[in-house]
Amino acid sequence: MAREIPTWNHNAAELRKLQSELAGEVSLRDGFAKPLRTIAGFDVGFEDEGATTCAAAVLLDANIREVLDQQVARLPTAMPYIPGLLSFRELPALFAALEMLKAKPDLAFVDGHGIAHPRRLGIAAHFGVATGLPSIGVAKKILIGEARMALHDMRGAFTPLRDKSEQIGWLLRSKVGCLPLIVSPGHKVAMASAPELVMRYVTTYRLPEPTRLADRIASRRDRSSD
DNA sequence: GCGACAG
DNA sequence: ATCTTGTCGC
Repeated sequence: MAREIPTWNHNAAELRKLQSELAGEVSLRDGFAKPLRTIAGFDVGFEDEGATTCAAAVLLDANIREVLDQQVARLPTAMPYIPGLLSFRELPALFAALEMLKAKPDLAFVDGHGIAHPRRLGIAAHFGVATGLPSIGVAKKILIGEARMALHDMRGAFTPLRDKSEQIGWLLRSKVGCLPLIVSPGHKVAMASAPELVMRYVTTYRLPEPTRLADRIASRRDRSSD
């Protein structure tokens, strides 16, 4: 299933080249079950001063948002964080968590960018191409690109994130008074579908439930209410 | 050359 | 990402 991820060989140039090749396999057309039955959120955290990579996967009923399963995978960290090469550092653990789930989701929300990336292959896009699963990137900060139009401070408002003249994602105001989320298609999801799909899972927090829950357990912040 | 830079 | 107290605003 999950295609092989190169190990850190200290050759960033090779990894960038691989990203460009894989970016050619990304589909920007909706290719998920409609209506959605299940959805899952993925995020990564670190322990032991960074020596251990902790990936969390939370599977939810796409309609009632009830948690159906949640898993955590811990692997020794094998690569440093390098802007633009995040997927090579976090994908191995994410794949392990995905395999642990009792069922594969119809759609995956991954913490990080989809195609809003220098070579159009952020971690969410890489995750989608490698697993074949439809995916969307939900990031908290811009890696590349800029918003040219103002974003209304209204829940659900969104405006294009562009690089040059190409649209690579959206700035989405998931919550009033909060910085916007950076949403971009990962794989098998159309640019125009991304904002609504993410808002469908936003409740009273800035992050949509799938990602918010995965973030909580991946970062050990689930002790108090779990 | 200089600044920017997901998590 | 992670380390952390107080503080601002609804």
